[in-house]
Amino acid sequence: MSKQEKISRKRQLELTATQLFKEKGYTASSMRDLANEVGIEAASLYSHIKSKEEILRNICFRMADEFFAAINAIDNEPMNSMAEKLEKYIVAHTEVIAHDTAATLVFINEWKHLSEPHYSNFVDQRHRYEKRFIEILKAGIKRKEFLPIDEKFVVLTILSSLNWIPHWYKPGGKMSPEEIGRQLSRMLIDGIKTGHRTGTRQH
Amino acid sequence: MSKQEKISRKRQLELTATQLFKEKGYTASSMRDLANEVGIEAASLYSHIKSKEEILRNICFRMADEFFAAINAIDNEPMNSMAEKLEKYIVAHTEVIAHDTAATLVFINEWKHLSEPHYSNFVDQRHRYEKRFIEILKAGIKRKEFLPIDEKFVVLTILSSLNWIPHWYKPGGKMSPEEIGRQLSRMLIDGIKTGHRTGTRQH
DNA sequence: TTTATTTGCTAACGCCTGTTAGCATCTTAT
DNA sequence: ATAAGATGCTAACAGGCGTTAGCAAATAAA
Repeated sequence: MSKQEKISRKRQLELTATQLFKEKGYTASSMRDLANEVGIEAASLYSHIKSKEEILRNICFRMADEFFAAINAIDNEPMNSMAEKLEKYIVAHTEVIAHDTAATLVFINEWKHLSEPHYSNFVDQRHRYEKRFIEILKAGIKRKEFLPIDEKFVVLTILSSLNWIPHWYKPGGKMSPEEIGRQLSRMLIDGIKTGHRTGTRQH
Repeated sequence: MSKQEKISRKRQLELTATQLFKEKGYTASSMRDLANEVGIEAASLYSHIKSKEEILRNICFRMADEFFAAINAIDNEPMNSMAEKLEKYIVAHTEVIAHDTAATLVFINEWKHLSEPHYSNFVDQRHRYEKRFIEILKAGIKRKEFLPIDEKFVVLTILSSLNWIPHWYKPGGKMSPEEIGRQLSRMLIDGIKTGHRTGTRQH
């Protein structure tokens, strides 16, 4: 086979493994499971990949790259308010998730099985990603756009809501990923209550 | 040893296993790991427990019971608004989480390794639990207390935020579990924005 | 003091794990 | 036509898995 087809074969392994890892978890998924799923022998997998962990590593870091790329693109756009920027971040994150919910779930649930130095690397990246959100919150609070609630608390709440999306999102549903992101950011930023505010609250 | 002491020995196993399952995941935690942690041989564990899965089962269903007990207690109290009831639910849920974050994480992450019929049983219970929240949302929307946003969407967002708490909560921090719950429900219900609402919404 | 129970041990079981070695076949490029 | 590479096979490895059998010592109840 040509080089291009080999890549697609390797990609097929990664896709199948993603599904497997998502359903049973990384540790409970065996190489024989994976081999079975693609119709070859377990030993034959090693013509295409170096190790089981290599697959996990590729999934995790490819997703990390996608999340970063999505919010990096936003930083170049002009922005009127921090609320607008936060919404764009949320929508971008949602779109990455919706684009591959299975890989996202593996990314979220299985990274702890990475070995060093990849483990620390991953933790670092996630920390930097969270910081990007925190900076927006801080700026918004400084501009009196947001209430002075602990930024880390808010960001973790936002990200946890986002990271639950792959559990229920189905492509082709009523809401597009963008609409989901918008709805979600409106809910988290504006709340779900009807009626007027009773003035500026402190937490 | 007396019967009372036996129970505490079994309890020690469960506590140690909880910590182990939380850190490495259920599948990646071996009985030899657990035995090592409590200072006995792996085979000796079976003088106290029937199987590895029994431990997981106990953790998962004990937590499920606690979550249900917490919101059941609330339904007997008089309630002025759905927002108030929702807040009490959220605070109650947060308090159960804070009481044992490790067990909560196992409850959230490892239930999929339960075998039938326990697996289906668990899924059913969780579904019933979510419904309790959905009913509050529905009632609140009917009373025009909440905006007419898809209830399932809102509930999943709330619960995902709650279920992320064990990842960062440390006992003895600045906020008590109750304060965390209050803060969280205020944020989710009222939003994080300063200032007054615009427009047509009434109450 | 006898009896029953609890708690632990060693040894072992059958099975599953990720991975390697060595070889065959089939496809593509020269 | 030939060489190179891709793809797959069988066989096997060393080690880990959950669990059981059978026995010994300690402890508690009678």
